[in-house]
Amino acid sequence: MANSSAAAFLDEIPNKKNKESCIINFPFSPALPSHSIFDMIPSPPSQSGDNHHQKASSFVYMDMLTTQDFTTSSTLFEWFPTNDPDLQLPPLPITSPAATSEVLNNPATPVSLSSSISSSSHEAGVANKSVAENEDELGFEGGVEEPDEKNGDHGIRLVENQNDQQDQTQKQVKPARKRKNTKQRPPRITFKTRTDVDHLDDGYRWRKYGQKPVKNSPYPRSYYRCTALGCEVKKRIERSSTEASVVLTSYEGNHTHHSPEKMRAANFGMMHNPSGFQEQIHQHHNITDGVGDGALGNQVAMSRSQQYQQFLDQNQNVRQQQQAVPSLLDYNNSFNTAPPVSVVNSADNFMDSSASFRRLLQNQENYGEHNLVRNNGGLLQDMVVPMEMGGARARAGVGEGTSRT
DNA sequence: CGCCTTTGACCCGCGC
DNA sequence: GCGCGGGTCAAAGGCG
Ligand SMILES: [Zn+2]
Repeated sequence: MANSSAAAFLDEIPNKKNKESCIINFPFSPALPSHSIFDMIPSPPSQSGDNHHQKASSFVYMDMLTTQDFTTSSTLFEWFPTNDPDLQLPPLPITSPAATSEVLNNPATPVSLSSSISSSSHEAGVANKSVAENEDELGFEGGVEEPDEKNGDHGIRLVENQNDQQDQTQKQVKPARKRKNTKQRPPRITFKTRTDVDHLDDGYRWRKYGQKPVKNSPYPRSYYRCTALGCEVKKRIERSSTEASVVLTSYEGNHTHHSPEKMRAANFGMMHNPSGFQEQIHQHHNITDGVGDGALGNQVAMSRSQQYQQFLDQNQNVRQQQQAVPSLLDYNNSFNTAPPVSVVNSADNFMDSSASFRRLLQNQENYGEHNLVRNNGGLLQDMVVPMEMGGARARAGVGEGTSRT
């Protein structure tokens, strides 16, 4: 998967819409220097308005076309945020808004990532629209990407938005269907995936609870909720209207349990792993091998120890960094100062990055707003404005079907 | 039979 | 205050 690319977009919540967002592009291409996704993450905002706190979104873009197999069955999303007890940090309340950041804006961002980073937050408003138009589909949350780069297959983009559309408050089921108003919503992470498959397998089971038509798109947006008891993670899936091959998947919340796949992996013998790695490894495995649906099975089949080992080797850098960097914010900061080094060229690298990224997500989720929050400022590359997801009230009749991702 | 999708109605924030 | 639009609820039905 040399060519795979990914972009991440984070959303965070709340308050109002600030419409500021940032996108960073990372070239994932082989040619480019490799960095882990994590690495690529934009620097964090130093803070932005407290006022607004909130909503940042991340967008991850992956080009799966090249590796279709991978996509389909694989769980790409290992990236997902999970709160597994084992692996993760204790769930934090996501309320705090917090940190803001300017980082993105910083010109300084080192990044050799290179890619381009542009920013624009200020103008967001205006920009938004234009962007939005361009990217209808993205309406997701504003993440947008440029076609060109995307095409490039390699390139990762990471975007952070501050605003979000509305908040969704997670609805807590209340007697009268009321939603919580305040919008404390966990950060939302969006993945952009190039694939023919609508619903990528991320290792978790989901139940569809709604579908709405997307404004300028022939494709509807589907809403899913994790079926695990007590787990309120939600995800939205929508196909890009402009690029049929692109699927936008956004996750909200942290899983409070292990994914079925992970569990499986665990069974296989990963036990000796230090806590926390199990999952990653598993993921790693998926990615690398992962082609095909059989991925799980295959993965399992593979020797864990070997993988584990690889994992360790590959990810040393990342891990260290991770440790060092508890929060995204921190991470970013560190990033600014010293760019981490990871390689993304090879599949392995990719893995690496994914692991990193994943961690990032975890952190983000765990710490929520703190981490990502605000970035308004900066943008590195493209700005993404928060778009509105379009949706009309009517429902499209398109069914998607698959439920279990 | 349990799990899941479908889908119209409803909730709710926001802009006008 | 009204309508829009995103997001969610929940009854009904489908499927393995
Ligand atoms: Zn879950």
